[in-house]
Order: sequence, then C-alpha cells, then structure tokens
Amino acid sequence: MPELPEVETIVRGLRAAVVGRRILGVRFGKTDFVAEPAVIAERLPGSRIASVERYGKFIFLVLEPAASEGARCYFFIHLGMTGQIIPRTSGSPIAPHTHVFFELDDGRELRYTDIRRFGQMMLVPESAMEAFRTKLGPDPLEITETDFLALFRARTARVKALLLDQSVLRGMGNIYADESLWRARLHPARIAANLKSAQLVALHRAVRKVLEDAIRLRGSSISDFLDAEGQPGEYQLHHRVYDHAGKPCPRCKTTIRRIVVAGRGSYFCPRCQAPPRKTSRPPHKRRSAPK
DNA sequence: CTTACGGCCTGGGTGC
DNA sequence: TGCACCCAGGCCGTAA
Repeated sequence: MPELPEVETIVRGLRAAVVGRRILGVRFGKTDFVAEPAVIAERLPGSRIASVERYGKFIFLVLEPAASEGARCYFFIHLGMTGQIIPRTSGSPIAPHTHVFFELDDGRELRYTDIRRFGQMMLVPESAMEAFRTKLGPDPLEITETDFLALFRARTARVKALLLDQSVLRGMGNIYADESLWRARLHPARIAANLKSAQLVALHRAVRKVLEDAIRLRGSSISDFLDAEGQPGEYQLHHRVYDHAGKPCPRCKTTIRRIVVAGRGSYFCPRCQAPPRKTSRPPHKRRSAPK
C-alpha cells in the first residue's frame, strides 16, 4: 500500500511522536518478515531513537546505543502492501495482525501491524549502509531533469515497469506511476527508449507534481493506509485514473480503462494516453495449459 | 546484463 | 449462506 507520499507522511508523524524516546524492549508475534529477530531483540533495548528518516519506501530509525560504547545502528522498516506502524499506549487494545511491539520509555509502544506480512524489518550496521543505499535509484523528488532523462534513454522496458523499479527510482508505486503517466499523457506500455525528450520532461514534471500534491494531502488511503497518528490521507479523493475504470477521464471524458502492464493493474485514458504505435517486442507466447 | 512472470500472504468484493 | 475466483498500495527469485 504505502508509496513515497504515505511513507513520508508516516515518517513525519513518527518524528514528532518518538524521536528522543528510548526503546526498553521488543516483542514479536510472527517473524517471517523480520531479518534476525533474535539479534534485533537483543540489540535494540536501551538504545535511543535519534531520528526517523525515509529512504525510498523504507522508514529507518537511527538508533544510538545505550552507553557510550557500541556503534549507532539503523533499523529499517518496509511496510510492504499492508504495513502500519503506530505508537499506542501500552495496554490499549491490540489490532489483529500486530506482530512487533517496540516498548518505549514513556508508557507507549510502537506497534507494527501487517495483514499480509509483505513488509520487512532489518538492522543495518553503519558498515553496510553504503551497499544498502546503492541498491536503490535516486529519489524522484530530488533528481534533476537531465538525470531523469538519462534513466529512460537506453531502456527497452515499458515506461511503467521502469517507474516501478526501485533500482531506477526509489519510492514510486502503482498509484503514483499511473497518476504521473496520465498527467504526462503517456501510455503505461510505451517503450521508454521510444519516448521523445519532451515526453520525458513532461513525465519528470508530472512525477514531481503528483508526489508533492500527495504529500501535501498526507497520502492516499485506499483500504488500510493510516499514518503514524492512525489517520487516513486524502489524496485518494484526487486520483484521476487510479481505480477509475469505467469512469470518465477528467480531461476528455473518454472512459478510463484498466489493463495489466508490468504485472500490475494499470489505469489510463485510451484517448489522452495513446498506445505504442507498433509493438517491436516479440509476439506474446501462448501460455500452455497448466499441468 | 535486461526483462517477464509466478509466488509470497490475508482479506474484501463479486457473481453464481 | 456458501463457495470459487479475482483483486489489492510491493518485491523477490527464477527463467529466458
């Protein structure tokens, strides 16, 4: 569920709520999405939350060790599709699918809830941070126009697949890819290398505009996004095409369609966003019948 | 190297 | 009411 604007909203909320707090203990429910839970349960207690940051769709807590000895470390949380992380008073009712509890020194606990458990948690030592960072592409809000164009120039993948690829740009997801492509009037299945510079410039601007507007409205709440205060966002009220199949395009009134591109439901206006002229890719192989 | 696709997990909605 | 099926904001491993 959460893409860059939702994660940014959560990070801002967590900053206000938990920076400066000390972690007293960690308790787990299911741990199949946690890297080395035993190490986490041993290392985190006693540490102080020095800051909360976003890196693409990852949230990370910068943790200072209890005493002067020990190195600071970085605790990464990825929310996957259905993850939520919200501070609650200890003893308050526990939502179903809550699997991690970080007990704080002020009588509250940070709770991690994740229905589908597509999220991730891991402790990253300082020495591994550089390797971690370089696996992801630039931030779509920071990249220059020149660098943005260079990302798409020599790529034969569909433009939407590249927008969703975190090693190309960090933070875009399915909603904001579709909304950006609509603004830029580009069909999601267009081959990136076939796009003109002006079209890529338009895409860069669209991405920035969509993400900035979405952050301003505290993200999109489709079914279960809640920020760190447990509040929904409002950008879903401003979606132009996402989940709008059958509704009129806000620009030209043509009926919005849903197709599958890069394995994801993709919403677009068949008139504003002209399909690729001719597929230069090999014809679709017919799937053989299962078994 | 690059691209495409099934799988992971649970729940909500739809149609029979 | 039940059941089968499809869909969901993400990403990883594997195959071609």
